[in-house]
Amino acid sequence: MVSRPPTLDCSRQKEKEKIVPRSFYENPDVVKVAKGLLGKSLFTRIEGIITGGIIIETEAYAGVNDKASHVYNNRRTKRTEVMYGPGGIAYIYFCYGMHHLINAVTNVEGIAQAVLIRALHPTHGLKTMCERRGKTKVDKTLTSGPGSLCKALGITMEFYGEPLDSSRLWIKDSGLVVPDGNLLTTPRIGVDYAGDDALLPYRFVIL
DNA sequence: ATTGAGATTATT
DNA sequence: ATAATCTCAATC
Repeated sequence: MVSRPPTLDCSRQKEKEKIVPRSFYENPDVVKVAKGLLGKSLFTRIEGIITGGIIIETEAYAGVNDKASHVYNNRRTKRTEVMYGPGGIAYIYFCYGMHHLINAVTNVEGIAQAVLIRALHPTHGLKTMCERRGKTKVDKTLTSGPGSLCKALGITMEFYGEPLDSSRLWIKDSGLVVPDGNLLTTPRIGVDYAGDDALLPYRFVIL
């Protein structure tokens, strides 16, 4: 009999200890979750390759009364279905015919809120992310912008409904604390169609 | 069956 | 400023 180490994947085990728990996403205040996700890290593992980075920009989408949200006026379709599910799940959608965007669904089952992840500071799998983005070297745009970061991490509709604590998609608490002084709050990007709700201070950026 | 517009990005 | 590009949902 050959002996074997107690765990096959120690590094992964270590990651798992800090994975953000379901309870974090169940917070009834989606704005708090959006702020709280700043400084945490988003990862994918595809074909054994881990890519990811620190979340530095988010937006809150407040649900059926938010004119900017896909679920405004109780719109419930195949596309938006996961937003009505429990928190801690990925809501992915395809936009402008070419970009995938990723949200963390928040709140409890039946209440459709989500946080759009808009930018990362790249930390893991830089080479792979550059390849996916068609770049020869890391630059400022590698994972800045919701479409760009999804492309860099290989996120597609395959990840629709994926739990955010799964083996191929997860968010980790890196213990980073964001001081209020380093937090910028602005209206959301690209939601001019939302009338007065376009003015809500629901975008959060680490300076 | 058709159509219009979108939580964007890279380039002109 | 604008082309690229396609899915979905609303409308006819």
